[in-house]
Amino acid sequence: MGYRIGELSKLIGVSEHTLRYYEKEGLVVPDRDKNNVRNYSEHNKLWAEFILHMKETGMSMEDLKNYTKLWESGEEGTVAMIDILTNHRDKVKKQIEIYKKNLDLLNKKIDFYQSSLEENRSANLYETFVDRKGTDEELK
Amino acid sequence: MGYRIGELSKLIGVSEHTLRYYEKEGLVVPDRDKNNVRNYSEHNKLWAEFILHMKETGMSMEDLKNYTKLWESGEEGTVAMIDILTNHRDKVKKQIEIYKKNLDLLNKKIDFYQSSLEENRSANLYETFVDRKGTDEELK
DNA sequence: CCTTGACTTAAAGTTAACTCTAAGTAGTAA
DNA sequence: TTACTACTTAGAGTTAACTTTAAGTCAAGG
Repeated sequence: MGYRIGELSKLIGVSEHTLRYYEKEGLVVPDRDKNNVRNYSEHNKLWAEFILHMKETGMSMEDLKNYTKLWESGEEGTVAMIDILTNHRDKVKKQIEIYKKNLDLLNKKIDFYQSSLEENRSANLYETFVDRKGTDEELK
Repeated sequence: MGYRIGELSKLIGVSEHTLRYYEKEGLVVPDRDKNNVRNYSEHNKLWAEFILHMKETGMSMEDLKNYTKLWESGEEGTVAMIDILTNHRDKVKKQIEIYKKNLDLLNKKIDFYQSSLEENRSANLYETFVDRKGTDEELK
């Protein structure tokens, strides 16, 4: 039961190097088997996945380390855990607003340049038409 | 007319160092006055602000450099500019989805730990009540 | 027996985007 | 005159989060 480092690495999509690095930093510390081989439990896997989700929204290693320590400390860490989570939630909310605002900006820019392309295309068609008229003779 | 580096720095919230760095990278290149002092035009300011907005959503210096060069090349760069913008827009859209997904996750976690706190508080109140009973005599 | 996958430590390298330092010069405003 | 703001080059330093390298050892499966 449990996963070896290579398995988990493939399952969750991070390198073995990174898993060892996370272990060194205290984020995901698996048990070892009799040969000292890392044995990642289901909990280890879930925890690693949670960490990756938090990283997707830019939570720092620092916060993740603190959070993990608090979790390990048991109930007495709960308030501080909630604190980290709510702080991060606020950041994520703000980020979403910023991203949305700039998505609008991008859409406007894209529209603008696409319209300018179309105007040019019309202009070019017109010019082509004019040119054709001028060189029409050759096409007869 | 125009802004000196210190003014613009304050107006748009980036350091003078950074403005000089952006100039070196070809992103925002102001004219100079007779004493070789940078004179940022209104256009320079708008361009800088646009760059900062794009950076807010993680556009790389690389893309911003290319984009700026294309803009400077005039109409012939328009198609490639649209390409950069639409690529980036897709990235931004994906990021928003990821952020939203993880905002949900954060909310669930926070709810979970808050409930666990409340359960504990109830439990503690009960224990307190029991304790009181035991030590009630002293209060008479 | 050989290959595969795992293990170790310690340290160096990578990347992006700044950020700062040094060491000096120069114009402008009070 | 003093203070302020700006200028220059060139290169070193910073930060986060990996990522890689070296140089080896070890155990199981086919």
